[in-house]
This record gives sequence, structure tokens and C-alpha cells, in this order.
Amino acid sequence: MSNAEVADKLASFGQLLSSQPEKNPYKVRAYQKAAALIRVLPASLDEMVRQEVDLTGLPGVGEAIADAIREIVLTGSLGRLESLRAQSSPELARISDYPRLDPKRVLRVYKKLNIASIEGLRDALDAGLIEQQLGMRMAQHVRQALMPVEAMLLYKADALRASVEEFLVGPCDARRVEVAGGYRRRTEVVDELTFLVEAEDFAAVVRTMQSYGGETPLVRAGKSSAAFGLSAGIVLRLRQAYPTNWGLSLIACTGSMSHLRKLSAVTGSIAKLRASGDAFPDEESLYAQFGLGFIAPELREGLDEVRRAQMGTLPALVSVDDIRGELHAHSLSSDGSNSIEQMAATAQMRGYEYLGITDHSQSLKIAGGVSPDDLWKQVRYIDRLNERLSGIRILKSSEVDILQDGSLDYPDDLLKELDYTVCSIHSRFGLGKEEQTERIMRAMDNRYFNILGHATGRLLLKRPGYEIDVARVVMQARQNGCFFEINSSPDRLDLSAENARMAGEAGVKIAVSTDAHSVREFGLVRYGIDQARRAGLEKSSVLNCLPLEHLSSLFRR
DNA sequence: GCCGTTTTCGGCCCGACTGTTTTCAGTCG
Repeated sequence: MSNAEVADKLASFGQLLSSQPEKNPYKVRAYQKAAALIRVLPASLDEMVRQEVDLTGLPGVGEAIADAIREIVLTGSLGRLESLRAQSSPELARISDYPRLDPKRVLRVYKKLNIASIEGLRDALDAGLIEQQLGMRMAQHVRQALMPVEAMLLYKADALRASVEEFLVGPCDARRVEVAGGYRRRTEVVDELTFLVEAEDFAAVVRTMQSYGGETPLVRAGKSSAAFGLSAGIVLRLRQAYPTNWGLSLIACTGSMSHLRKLSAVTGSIAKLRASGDAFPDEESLYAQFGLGFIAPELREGLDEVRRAQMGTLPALVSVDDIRGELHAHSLSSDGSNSIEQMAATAQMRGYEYLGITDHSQSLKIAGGVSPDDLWKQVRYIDRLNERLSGIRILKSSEVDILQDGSLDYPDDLLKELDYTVCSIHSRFGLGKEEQTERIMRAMDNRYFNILGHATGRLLLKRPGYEIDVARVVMQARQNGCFFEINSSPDRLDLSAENARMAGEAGVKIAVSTDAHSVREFGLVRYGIDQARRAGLEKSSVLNCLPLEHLSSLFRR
């Protein structure tokens, strides 16, 4: 019994429960949370049940859900799920085979499009009818729920990577293991994990891997490679490699495809290299043999990196150690969970020289937007705080809403008191591209506008973000002396690497910010740095790699 | 249904906007 099967049943139960008239939404959530946890659990629930391990030790699992798990493992089914299915309409029962579908939303689609089956749903999706009649969100929801393979945010894959790697060198007895693929290139979303594996007996590794997380089904197996379906919903690929050619294999498995195409124009095909008998124990040796500088994995997307490696003009990519401060962070004054002092102490522990406090502005009521009066008070408070702090400087700032007409959410005489501003859109996502672009450009005309926060508003795997003409906004920023941010929040990573590259090439500096809402979130900066590196940014292009004096002069327009 | 420096109940964000959908539910952070 795989963890995935257990998770599916719990999720289906939660799903059916949610369409019951007298449901307890917290109960629904409890089942869904437990299912989500189980999907990424490395230990085998099947084994845990048989060894009578106390399941309530798992977070989100109490007596009731522990019983359910035991029942599923020991009998193969869940009574309460089956009786709920029996009570449900046939449509609803079929929907419950797809635990990621939200039944209430699907029933709305059924009614609107006059369909009554999963097949009908799939057809309507493919024909674009769902997007047309019920909007992009709904279409995205249905698409994601029907897809066999789930995509996963990079930061979630981090934990999974560590757990699989441990399993490979532990129970699987691999001698050497290294992750490759899109994960190594730090793409923001991954749908597979690829590992290079050196082992005495590769077939045995493949056999043992199938017991990861209870059971991890083998999808495809060759002599020197294998693919598995992880409970977490993504594919796990293993590829056998040898010490003499480790570097060559690593390049091949790291990709991307378009990078390899451009690379092989210089080196000849990978297959030929493999057959040549030359040894490439590491990547550097291969690049060096063809007169190329080392190309960082984050750059291997088939843009200009191979040409630049030939000319010796690859960028010296920014790294986490280059960061000197944080420019987007919230405190208790709006929707953060820690005081300014606590945030400052943590920033200082990280070795930062400055910390900008950017609480939400007055219009954003739900996030505890700060009234003008309270911001005046906060400005004076931070002045006094700075007098007694040493080693770190708190910058007076705000995450100022860009209102629908492009005006900013505070009067100029208040904005003037701030060291700088982060200005963001939090409302009216539905405006057309032209209108949205104009809105931001108008906002940039305000001399107190400094950094554009999360420029497109996207939430990865959830929502595409509003439409703007990024190229025009970049030009406006350059002209007006404004800056962008890469928001490091793992479900935003906004600007995208592509847009950040565009801004960087136009000479517009970018803040790599965390948007931290608590002291725990400062560390997320590494995900922003991943994207900055994918954008080819050097530290000279990153705003918060600059010393404070330089920064302050850039913020005065 | 889970959880607890709130310990056996009561909370688990929240609250103002938006729209042609469904005038309530979805949406913003």
C-alpha cells in the first residue's frame, strides 16, 4: 500500500464531505491537510501501521484520522468514504476519483455547460469552453486536478529532494548521488526530480526505491535508468552514472534541452562524447576541453550562455552572501507576526546592514493597512529606535498600494518622510493590459515611487497574475529612476527570471526581497536569488547588495 | 477533526469589495 493511495482516500473523503450540506469546514480541512502531509511523507505508512507505530505523532493526524489510515492500510478501503460515495449522486461519486477536484466548483461547471461526467469535463476543458464561460481560474483548477502529474513548487521539492537523496544513499546503498534536471537549474516549479546515481548494483537500487514511502510504483525501467511515480505527484528519475563520466552525465541530465542543443553545436553530440572514451569526471573538465567557462546550472536555458561561455563573458552571478539588507518586510503594524525589534534582531543575526519595514498602506484593510496617522507615528518610532540600535539601520518605508487610477495610497507629505517606498498592486487585477500598464506607469511618475513590488501579481500554480506590458514598464522605470523587485516568496517569484533578465539588461536594478511576514521568512531570500541567477544578474544589478549610502542616493529622485 | 507556554474547550486570520457567475461566494495579503 503506497502513501499515495492512503492520501487519495483521505482526500476523497474530505472532498465528498465538503459537498455535504451540514459540513464542518474544519473537518474537511483536517482531512485535506493530513492527505497533503502523507503525500510527502518518506516513511511507509503501511510499515508504520503493521509495526503499530503511534500515527498521532504525525502532525495533523489525531485519533480519528489515525484510525482511518489503519483501516485503509489493513482493509484496502475506508468505510466512511464508501458510505458517503454510496449516498452521493453518480456525478459526485465519479468526481471523488479525482481528489484534487473541488466538487462544488465542478458541479457549477456541469450545470453551466450542461455536462455530467469527467469525460465531458475533460472535453469542455480541451475545447476551451470552461475558460470561455467560467473564466481562467476555473479552467486552471480543472486542468490541474485532472492532470496525472502534479507540478510542485521548488521550495516543496527541496524537502522531497533531501528525503529521496537520503533514501538513495541509505536503504538503496548508492555510492554517490547528485540531483540534476530542472531542480538543479532552480526552475520555480518542477514536475520531476532527476538523480544521477552511482551504485555497485543499479538494478538493486531500482528495486529498493520501489519501497520508498510505502510503495513508489516503477513507471518505466531501462538498464541504466528508471522512472517512478512519487506519492507527491511528481516523477522521480534515476540515471546510472560512472565516476569517469560523471561530469558528462551530469550535464546531460541537468539540461535544459535547448541548452544541450546549443552546447552540442560546440562539443558535438553527447552520445558521441560518451562513445569517444574521453573521461569527464566533472563538468568543469568537459567545458574546459572545449574552451568554455563553467556555465552555472541556473543559466542553462539555451539563451546566450554557450556563446558567452565561449567568449569568456559569463556573468559572475549574485549569491545569497552578497545580500546586505532586506527591503520588503512586514511587522505587527500590518499583517506581520513579529515586532519591528524582533525583525531587526533577526536581520542583524543574518549579518544585514539594513532592514526596510514595509507595512501595508491604508487601503488594504484585510492586511491591517496602516492609517496615515499610524504611519506618522511609526516614522517617529523608527527614528527613536535607530538611535538606540547599533549595527543595523531600520529604514522607514511602506508597501504602498497603487490605486486604480495610478495614484499612491498616502499623501506626498507623508511619503516624503519615508526613506523609500515599495509600491504594489493589490486590487483590480482584472483591468486590461493597457489600463494596467498605464496604471503602473502613472504611479512611477510620483517622485516618491521607488520599487515596484511583485510586478505581475502571479501566484505560481494558482493564478497567472494581471496583465502588464513589462517592456514598457521597464522603460518607464529606467527613465524615472525606479526599481523592480524579485519577490522571493516561493509561490510568487515575481518578477519571473525572464522579466528580471529584461529589466537587468535595460540597466534597471532589482531588489531581491522576501516580503517576510515573520522572522522565519528571511531565509526565503535564497529562492529570490535562484531567480536572480536564472536572470543572469550580477551583484551590481541587485539593489540590496549595495551599501546603505549608495542605496539612499538611488532612492532620492 | 486537530491542537494546546490557551490543557479538555474553543479557535482554526479577517473584512471590505466585486460582479453579471452564484446578490453570495470568491477574492485580495
